[in-house]
Amino acid sequence: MKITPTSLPVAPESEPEPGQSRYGWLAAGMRSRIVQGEWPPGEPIPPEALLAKTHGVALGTIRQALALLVAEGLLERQHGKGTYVKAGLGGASMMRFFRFRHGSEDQPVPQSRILRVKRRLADADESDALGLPTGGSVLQVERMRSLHGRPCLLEHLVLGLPRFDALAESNPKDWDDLLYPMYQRVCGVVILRAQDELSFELLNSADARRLELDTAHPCVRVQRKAFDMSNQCVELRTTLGDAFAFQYTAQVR
Amino acid sequence: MKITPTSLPVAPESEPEPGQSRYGWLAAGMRSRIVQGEWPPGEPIPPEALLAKTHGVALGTIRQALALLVAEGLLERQHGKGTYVKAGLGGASMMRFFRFRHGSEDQPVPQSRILRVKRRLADADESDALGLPTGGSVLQVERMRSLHGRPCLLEHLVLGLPRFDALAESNPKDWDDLLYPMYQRVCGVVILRAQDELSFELLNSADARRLELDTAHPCVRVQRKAFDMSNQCVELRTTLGDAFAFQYTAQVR
DNA sequence: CAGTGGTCTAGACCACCGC
DNA sequence: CGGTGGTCTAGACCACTGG
Repeated sequence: MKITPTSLPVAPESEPEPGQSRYGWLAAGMRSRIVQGEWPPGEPIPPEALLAKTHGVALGTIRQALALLVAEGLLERQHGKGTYVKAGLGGASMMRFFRFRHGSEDQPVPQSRILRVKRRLADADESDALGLPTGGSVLQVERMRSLHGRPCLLEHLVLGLPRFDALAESNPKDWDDLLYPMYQRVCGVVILRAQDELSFELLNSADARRLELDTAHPCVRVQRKAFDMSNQCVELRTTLGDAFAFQYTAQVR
Repeated sequence: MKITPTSLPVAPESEPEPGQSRYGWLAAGMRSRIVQGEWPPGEPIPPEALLAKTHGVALGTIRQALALLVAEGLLERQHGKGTYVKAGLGGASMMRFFRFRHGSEDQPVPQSRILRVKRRLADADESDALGLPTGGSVLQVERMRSLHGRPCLLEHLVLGLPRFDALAESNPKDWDDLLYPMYQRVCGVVILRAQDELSFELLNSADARRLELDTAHPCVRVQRKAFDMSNQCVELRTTLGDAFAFQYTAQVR
């Protein structure tokens, strides 16, 4: 007696879990293909019609799945052209919020110099934010970002360590100026969303010296949590910079 | 002699402009019914099936229109129950646009005192931003916002004038602490989105005096453009506040 | 022009809610 | 149970893009 008498070319393991909508299942599959790099960032994915046929599903269903991924920020659709994998939150697009009034130039990517890299145990707040087990460890990074040879931003990073091992074992001299694309290339971590908290304070003497500013100079502190595709926070970042060279834009809904 | 011999309850002027999708048109109509109060906040709107029938359109089309309004935050759908007009559209939910955090955790609504209201011609930038004809006029408002009797925010507003005539003719003494709900009630203007630009500077003596701070005290400047349902900018707002009492949270995508 | 996504239809069946 | 929104189908035609 045949248990599965179907002779149709059904893809293996293509059983939507009960309680899971079909388009949700399809979206999950495509999400995974994006994460695994099978559909690389910036490249178009197969057209709707093909996807519908290969998955044995109606057009509308595929479109619902695609709509999900568009809402998540993974895909971008262009009428008449195709559906493209988003190039992620590139470091450059994150930096668009900072503007430094040196000369009248338009925000080139600041150069980066790694000051310190250290492996250490995570404290309670970090374990909580990064979803690490108690006793988990992190990679702590300090770096200075400069424009035209002048220091402008002092950054302090904390990265969860099972995930960023590949980075921890590499040479900081080889790191890129833009970290987020490097996270993706080296560790397969795609940053899709971030939450910034801005506040204002006066520089202490140590930070002031490194930024070549006076002690008690006004500065901006941006505390960022960066999230990956599964909405897990994977990076804690604190950035200090001259308040008078600062500008920030935000959408409110 | 009857001019409209039709016996069907067809809505007048129901011609989707060319270049406008049908569901976009339907959404506009329903949006207007919400704004006009025909579908009051917190109440359910007619079921999809009925809407589809009365508009002589397929179910899927109505659903697309509803999805638009849900995305705009005007509607809320509940499986098995109905589709509801979001409550608090005219309430404290507008506080989500108020992004400052002052020291303590909670966020009471600051009291508002109108300092000055003036009708004047718009300059070039304002005409451009607010979509006014050349030579158009605006309503300029200055107000102080206070928490627990202490001045904390100095605001400077510019409102396009054909649109806000009703406000211009009312008594500023009667204005609410929260302006956006009042815009809706008095002028039928619903603010759905805003864009903030933050920068830091030092207070001039006049502003410092009004904020009860020292001249050259560090302060934050938030320049906001607020947009209505048709994505037209209808308010320009500049807010000044003590930098040390400042905190701001933003999502980055 | 061919290929893509965008709109729209007219149904069907399922899942949830409250009575 | 009846009524609601949620999912899905199998088409059709339109609008945009590029060669």
